Amino acid sequence: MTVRVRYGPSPTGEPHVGNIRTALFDWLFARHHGGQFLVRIEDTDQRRTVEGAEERIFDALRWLGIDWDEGPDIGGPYAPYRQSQRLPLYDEAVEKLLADGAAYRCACTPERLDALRKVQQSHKQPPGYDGHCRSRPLAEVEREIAEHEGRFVVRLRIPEDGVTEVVDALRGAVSFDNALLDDHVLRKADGYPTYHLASVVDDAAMAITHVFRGDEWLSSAPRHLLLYRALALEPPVFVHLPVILGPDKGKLSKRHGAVSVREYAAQGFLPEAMMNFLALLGWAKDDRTVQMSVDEIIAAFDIDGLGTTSATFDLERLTSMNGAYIRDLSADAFLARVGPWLEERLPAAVPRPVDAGILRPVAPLIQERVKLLSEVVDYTDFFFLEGPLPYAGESLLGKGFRNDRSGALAALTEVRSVLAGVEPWTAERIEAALRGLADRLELKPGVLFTPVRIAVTGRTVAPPLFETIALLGKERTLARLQDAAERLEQVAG
RNA sequence: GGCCCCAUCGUCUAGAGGCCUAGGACGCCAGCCUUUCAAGCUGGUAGCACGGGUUCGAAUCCCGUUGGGGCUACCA
Repeated sequence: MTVRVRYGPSPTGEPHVGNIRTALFDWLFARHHGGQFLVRIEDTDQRRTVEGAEERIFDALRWLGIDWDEGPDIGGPYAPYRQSQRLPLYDEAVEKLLADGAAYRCACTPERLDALRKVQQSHKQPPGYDGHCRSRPLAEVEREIAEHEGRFVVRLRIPEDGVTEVVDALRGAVSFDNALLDDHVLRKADGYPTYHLASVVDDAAMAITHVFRGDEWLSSAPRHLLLYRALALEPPVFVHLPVILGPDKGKLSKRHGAVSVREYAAQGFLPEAMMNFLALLGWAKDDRTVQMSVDEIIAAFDIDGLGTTSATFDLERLTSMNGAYIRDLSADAFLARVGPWLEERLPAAVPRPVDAGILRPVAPLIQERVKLLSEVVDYTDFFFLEGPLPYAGESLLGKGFRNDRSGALAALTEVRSVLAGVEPWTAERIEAALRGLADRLELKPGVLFTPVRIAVTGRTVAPPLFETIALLGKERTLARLQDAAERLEQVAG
């Protein structure tokens, strides 16, 4: 039997990392088993459906490198792949259930239900539908439905006693007492199915073999199982995944930083790093493997590697992995990835299009320093800028020259004249010249190099100095040293 | 409140009765390297929630306690 797995997002907003992680597991499982992975849009709540959310879900999947074999955008043998377009199928199931007496129409109004809930709460009774319409005479229910302009819901008739046993692939058999389950709604008054009905009908219709979903569904799994039975359908294998928690052990939310995949992309995370990180949130290949290519993950991924405990989203670990992925990029790939960031974030004064290629000589030096692609801009903007750099003159008086303006000025002037004589203009020659100068001035190299770095890059943190100066060229370097000296003159000494 | 799930270093995890004086990774600390920042290398810190059983032997099995999470909607 071919493995068929589905990802069923609700188009209600920006795709959440927890949600996308489920999609990733779906996809990895399907790919590992050579099966099919499909996307099915679960838009059964008209009020919550958000315009454009569907496309954002696709974007998030594509960004991560997840592809699908069937879906609303590409069709497939089980089309349509949007639940709002499959209403007749749910109606058909409802008619069958009604005819069999496995379900019943309910005329109770939301107001009555609210009141019921309040009473139950005040009496410390377990909340839930009281079965008001379950046993009333049909004629009476129908008359009431007519009074409500034909509005009614359909509820599943849950057995009054007995136990329903759900088998979860991760936890084994879990038993639920039927008496504690209420007759939940299958079809709402607006004619749309609830998740319970739609997912059961569609998973069966689409020949889904394995259902991966969040832990929060485990409690309703017995309802689904009962529905499968009532419909005489074969249930899939259920895999309830532990949720992803925020750093405070609560639900992952905006308070903890980014929760949508798009935001991570916008911060300079690499999709392959994100995928690796997400895969490791609740799954492990063995006791030591951390960094894996997509193919390696697919080859190793299976249910037996999944855990049962909820994992905390650790941004530091993600960031560290991202740095490792960036360092592993080839020089060309790094340059190609960095291009768009320079284009977008470099000051407007830099002419476009930006040529990331001019970074080529120093790219490896930068590559091993950044953990996010976005950081590249801070490490390289001075290569692209012409004219005075944006920094404060006071910063030239670092720890070495604190309260010693004339010392710093003298040093910079010396540096300038020494560098003026360097020929050829190579990192090696520049280094020799500057080290020789530090010696002559009886300054520790770090003391001399710090103001030079700021003068030349405008920053206290920068790529290695000599290579930087070499790439900058003699003319620009000398001009910047000159500019730094002038700024020092103006600093109150 | 009721029902259900979960419980190994701060974090992600390995561990399916003896291989565990519990392994790896991130983080953190120290050292080396060093022009800043990284990277790299070396070493270190830190954990089986608690209490009972079962067993010759338990992180691993059972029960309880505690803690965390979920569900309890005409949302998914």
